[in-house]
Amino acid sequence: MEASKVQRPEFQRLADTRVRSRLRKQLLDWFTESARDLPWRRDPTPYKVWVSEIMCQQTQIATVIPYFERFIAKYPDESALAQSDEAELMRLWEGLGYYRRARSLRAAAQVIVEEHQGQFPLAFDAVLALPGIGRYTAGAILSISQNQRLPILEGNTIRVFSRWIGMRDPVDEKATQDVLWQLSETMLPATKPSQVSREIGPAAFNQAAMELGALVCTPRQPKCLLCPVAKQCEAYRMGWQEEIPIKLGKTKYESRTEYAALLQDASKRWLVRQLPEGVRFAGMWDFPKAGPPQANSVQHFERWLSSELGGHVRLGDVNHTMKHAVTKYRITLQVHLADWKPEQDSLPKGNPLPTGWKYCTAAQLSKLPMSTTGRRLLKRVTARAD
DNA sequence: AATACGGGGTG
DNA sequence: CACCCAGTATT
Repeated sequence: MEASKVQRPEFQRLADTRVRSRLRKQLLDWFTESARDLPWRRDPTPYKVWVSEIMCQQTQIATVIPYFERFIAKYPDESALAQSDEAELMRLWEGLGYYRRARSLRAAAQVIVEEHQGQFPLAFDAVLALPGIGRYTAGAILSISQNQRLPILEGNTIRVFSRWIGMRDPVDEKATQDVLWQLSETMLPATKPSQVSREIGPAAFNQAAMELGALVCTPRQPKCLLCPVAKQCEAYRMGWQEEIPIKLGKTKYESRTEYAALLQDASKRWLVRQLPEGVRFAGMWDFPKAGPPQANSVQHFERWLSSELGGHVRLGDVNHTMKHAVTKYRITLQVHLADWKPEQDSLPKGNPLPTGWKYCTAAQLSKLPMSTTGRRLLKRVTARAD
């Protein structure tokens, strides 16, 4: 029997081709009934699937939907994206987080225009070579848009697949990931494009597996009684569904205090700068801000800002305190009103600011990308001014 | 292998 | 508050 040629014992009963086949059918029947109506599912071109996949990375679907609609309206194809103004693109992306995604997207569009004649490449290696696209995203784009038989593995499917086979090894280890990638591929329906439609091929299977993870096979309190494939699920059989996937690395959160200064010129414009490459929020605009190791205290911050600008900056008392989180950091931002007395010598005439710094009105800032916290701060201070 | 990268949703 | 989310790139 074909099933005796087991790929991997870790697959448990899914090593049997008939069991896999039954699971696939039940999953796909469920998906036909239960699939959400997501905007990128209506016309799954490589471009739209690509944009949706990048936006969805580490981001909940509900958050993405309005961003996706605005994005496609403004940048309908690779060429439009390649020619986009970076600040406008970042402004559109504002609030989604992981801003490098937006910059990589634009860079990749330029590669597509220059090296692929403006047509999204359909070869796995070419897709993988694009900036911002890793193994998951390359497989997702080509399986979903082209029905290519390519496996995927991300947050949902790590959980779904590891439960299916009752995986007790920590899923953050490479060996475990390898098993799950292999399972992901083994589970895919056969690829005979002439016979297999997008409805029951790899396109549907990959989306169905993720959809199951999002709607049924959830991180906590999975809805096993509603699960179309519970009968094939080892975790459910053993009662392990709450503990799988097992993770070793626990996030260590770190509290951190950062400082910001509100500094206006005679025309009440705000002192801001565009963050340089290589730092957090690169390319976005922000008020003067620093934290450890630049500024371990408000006195350090005052000194740091003085040396940045030249002359002497004097900070007032804390004017706002804002809490926000950036990855593992839990940041308390202390905002101070500030005065700046430039060195006389540094101002030959007019008021040339040091490189990188600029005064902007609130209206100008409304067109520039800022971090969510920066935008919230601006809203607060302008609301007060009214 | 470990870390950086955002911000919001959820129990 | 801790964990999670259609991950990737860098160290």
